[in-house]
Amino acid sequence: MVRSPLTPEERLRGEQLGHMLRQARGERSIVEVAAAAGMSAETLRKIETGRIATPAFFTIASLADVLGISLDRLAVRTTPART
Amino acid sequence: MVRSPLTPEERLRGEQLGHMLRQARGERSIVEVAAAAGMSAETLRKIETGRIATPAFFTIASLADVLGISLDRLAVRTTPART
DNA sequence: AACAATACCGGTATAAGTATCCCGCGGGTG
DNA sequence: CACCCGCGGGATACTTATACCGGTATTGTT
Repeated sequence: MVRSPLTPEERLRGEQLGHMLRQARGERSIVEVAAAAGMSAETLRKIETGRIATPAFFTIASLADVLGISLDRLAVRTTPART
Repeated sequence: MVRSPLTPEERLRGEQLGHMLRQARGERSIVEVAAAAGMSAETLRKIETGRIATPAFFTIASLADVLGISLDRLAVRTTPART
């Protein structure tokens, strides 16, 4: 197997991440934030709704920067097993 | 075109990110760190050498956690334009 | 010296996934 | 009506993440 499909847990992590980003966006429109982060509104919406489960690091970094939130804060709640 | 190829700048960001991760790894072997982060050694090596320019957020988050470094610190130097 | 083990490197191949655009639907507002 | 926003699905080029291969260098053992 060259790449196993995303597990339901990973999908869930994506949803949680999206939810946090959506909260951080607050009142601002998707269009505005997406433009500020240098991405299309379509993509941002899909990330927020969790349909993109494992977005690229720089994509999230740019978003976090625009939204003024910490990447560490986003990651804390998304750390998977850590057994 | 539905998705433009990665620009040289983006490739460069990937290399810088990889370099920082490699420094953070220090003495530990790739195999050990990769296992701790829940990824294959092949992938970690490619990230460190910059051959994976835009790795997934959770991949980097897990790595940063294992290496004990801040995601924000990684992102600071990698924020692109911010015009 | 010869051999084995460990660690890193670079290329190739491949399934799964991202990031983008396009289209239509519904709701609110001037 | 026209316009803008958000939502969701489909299509698609480009990329990730993985495994396998051989090659190089170092270290330790017999």
